[in-house]
Amino acid sequence: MQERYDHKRIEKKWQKIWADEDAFKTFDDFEKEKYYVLEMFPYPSGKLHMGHVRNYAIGDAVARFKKLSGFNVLHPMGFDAFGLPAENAAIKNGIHPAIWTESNIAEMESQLRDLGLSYDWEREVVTCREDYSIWMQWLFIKFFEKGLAYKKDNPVNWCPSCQTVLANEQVVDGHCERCKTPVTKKHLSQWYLKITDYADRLLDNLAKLPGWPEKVKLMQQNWIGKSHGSEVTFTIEGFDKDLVVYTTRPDTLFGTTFMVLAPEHPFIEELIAGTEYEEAARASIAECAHKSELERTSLTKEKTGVFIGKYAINPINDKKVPIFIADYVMIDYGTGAVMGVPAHDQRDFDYATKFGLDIIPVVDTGDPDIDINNLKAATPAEGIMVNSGKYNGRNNKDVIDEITQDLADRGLAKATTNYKLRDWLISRQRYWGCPIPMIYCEDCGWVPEKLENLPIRLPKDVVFTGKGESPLTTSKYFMHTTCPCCGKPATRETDTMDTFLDSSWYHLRYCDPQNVTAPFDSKIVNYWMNVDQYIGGVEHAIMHLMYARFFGMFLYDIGMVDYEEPYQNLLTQGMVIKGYTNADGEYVKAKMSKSLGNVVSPEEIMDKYGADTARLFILFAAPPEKELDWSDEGVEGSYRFLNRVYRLVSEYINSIRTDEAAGEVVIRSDADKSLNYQLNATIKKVSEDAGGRFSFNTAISSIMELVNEMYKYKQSASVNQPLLRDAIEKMLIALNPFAPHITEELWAELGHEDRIYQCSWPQYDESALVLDEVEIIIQINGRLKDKIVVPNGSPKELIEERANHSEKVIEAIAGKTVVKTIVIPGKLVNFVVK
RNA sequence: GCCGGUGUGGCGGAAUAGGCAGACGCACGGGACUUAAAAUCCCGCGAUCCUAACAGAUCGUACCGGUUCGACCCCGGUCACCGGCACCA
Repeated sequence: MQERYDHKRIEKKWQKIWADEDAFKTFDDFEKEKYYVLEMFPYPSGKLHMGHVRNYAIGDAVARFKKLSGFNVLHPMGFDAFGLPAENAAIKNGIHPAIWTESNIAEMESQLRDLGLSYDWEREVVTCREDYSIWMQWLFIKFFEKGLAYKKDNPVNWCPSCQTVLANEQVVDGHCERCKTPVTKKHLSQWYLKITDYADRLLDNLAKLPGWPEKVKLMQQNWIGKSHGSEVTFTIEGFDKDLVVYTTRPDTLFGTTFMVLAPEHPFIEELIAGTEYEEAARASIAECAHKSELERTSLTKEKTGVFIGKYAINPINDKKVPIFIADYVMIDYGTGAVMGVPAHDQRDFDYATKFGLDIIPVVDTGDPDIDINNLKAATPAEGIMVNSGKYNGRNNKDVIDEITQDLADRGLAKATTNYKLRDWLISRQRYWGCPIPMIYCEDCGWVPEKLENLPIRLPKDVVFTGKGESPLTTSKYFMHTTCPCCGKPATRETDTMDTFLDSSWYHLRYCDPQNVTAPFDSKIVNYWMNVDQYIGGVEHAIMHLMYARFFGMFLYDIGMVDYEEPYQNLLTQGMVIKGYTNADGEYVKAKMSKSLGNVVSPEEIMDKYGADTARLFILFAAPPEKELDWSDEGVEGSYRFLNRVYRLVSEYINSIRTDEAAGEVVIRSDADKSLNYQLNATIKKVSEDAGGRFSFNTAISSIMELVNEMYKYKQSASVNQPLLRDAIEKMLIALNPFAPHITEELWAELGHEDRIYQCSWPQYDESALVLDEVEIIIQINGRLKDKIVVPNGSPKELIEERANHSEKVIEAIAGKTVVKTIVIPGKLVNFVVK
């Protein structure tokens, strides 16, 4: 055995052995209990960063632990390989996106192998390859067939300088990500998926996900934004159509002093045509339309708008109120019209103040600091009704339903529900994405491509200018085709799909990755799904995790899978941060980023210390869901520990690699007993920490304690060889999920023919954890005063008796009265004295 | 503005069920080994006071208060920082 811990040699050696032995190949063994652990697959940007390493170190610890614990573990990896950076590289450097992407994938695969992660590489899924995109297109057609995919004209983000459409992700603080020009709106016809049909299920099912962080569930809940309210019908003086508003506060109807329409409201044209207000109104609407994204979302939120010369009649009291147009009202939420109640809504208050409109309080909060007849701001939610006719004097909460009902009886209101969630816009005017398999025919409209013609392939003869429409429009061959329905000449959709579609079902393809007749076989998927443990960054809390849930429900509805929720348990890992000195000379901590210069590359760490050290440090330094504060000294510490483990084995290799040492363990001395206790306590703790709450930091610290104990044990009079060997072996298995290479190496050095990955997780011996004597703490008034040792299982009376004899206790209670004595066997005695 | 989270030594963190606060690691200090250094091994390491020393005392988990024999943990309030959403009626 080499004396020095040579991480490079050992890690290379074992990575080769695992590959040669197909160590992590997974079989669809339906008889065995399965465990599916999944890490969010990466975008192939070029190289792994520490965030990736953390993600996969956590996932691999779980996978290896579950495999050792006897589960049939599915632990796959792949690449979310469509996306904008590849196309930008093409525009900038003239490299085809496919070539750029595949070369990045090759690089990252090699880095993943260097980390020694236990993936079944035969199940690799790469979303840009045809064997995946064919089924992506197939699934899109399913959505279309079920009426869940539709095309609609809608405003999109437009960069006037690049002359192109931008995805929301490409709009940074209202500016174009590339040229920094303020982004405006433009109308384009776009494909949508009807995720809003699933709003209630997406919301209600959150309750069925106890294994998800509360935080993520709340974020999704807020994003869906379900609210209960009423639609109330106002009439417009001298106009034959009714104006419907949505409100969550029908109790404030009597406080309505104006009405506001969104600039896009369909009534506006008729209301202003030919009036003296027409010109001003048109100017205001045009201004809104030309407002940049930046101005619209600006922090000042200065209210603008105009009076249009018309009045609405409030159905509750027949009062006439002026109608305005203002862009603080959104056309796509509620009805695009809002009743202005300045006394009880801050935005309405701001508007009324600016335009000199009446402010009528209708709910008196009873707060003596607020003069309701001279409000300085809108008042909060609860109080007694005033200025509200027959409802006066009652609590406002109690009249909400009644007012709606009273109006409903006259056909002027109805209770409704609204959502913030919008349908999912999936069209991207991009080349490097999955083609949308739809064809437009003058006669038949939008029809899906025939299944036998899938996949639609991305053409090679395209020009990447970064301008105008989708690059697919520049292909000579792509656009023109024939209608699958009637055979007439027709044109293909040239937009591609949002890459979030690809990542909404990849976990299913891993289950059956080589299927050539379907996206997956339901029987196989139903065995492996759902994902028992999903691990990734919290930045995907809303979009990816909501879209994947939506896909899950859709596939359930069309009978392809027998579950609704894809991810049973979710772990959102924290960021990797590192301290640096900022421009002001302060030492601060922030997420690793090139611009701050606080990046540590995984390659550099793996070269210097090896994958085992990198993984061990990452798992040890912080609990997985918290931020990880990178520390170069901390990495040294983890490396030192692995060296300590290596030396422990190498020092004893000759004495414990014998038949005698491999024999039965007999506990002889107190030192033996103590080591055996520590060993079993460690196994118990690691089993619970690694298996239950993923608290790898404490699991590793307990292994460190055990190793410290073994070093102390070496100094005891007579070393019990079988015991030491047993302890070393179990320690190696327990450490294996966190540092797989070194533990396999030492296992082999001990003379084993098998591998740790083939072993079973060690069981702990309860009887070894039962101590002969236990320490009891003695408190006076809850403060520690003394400790005594009593036989394990001593009754209360004996413990109290012994505690009474403690010299320190006698001294402390001298001259005082013991009012009460609390005895908790095995733990403590507390004397309450006065 | 709305919603959520966090606050423990010089640092990362531990205390899983209300019962010894600070496990484990880092940094630092001392010692052993060495011609020397590195590596390694051993010891110490919250603050203040006291003692020649051993020992001991008091305070201490952001701040103020409460419940309890006993609170980092539960309850009420305050402050700070971080994250998400945001003109959603």
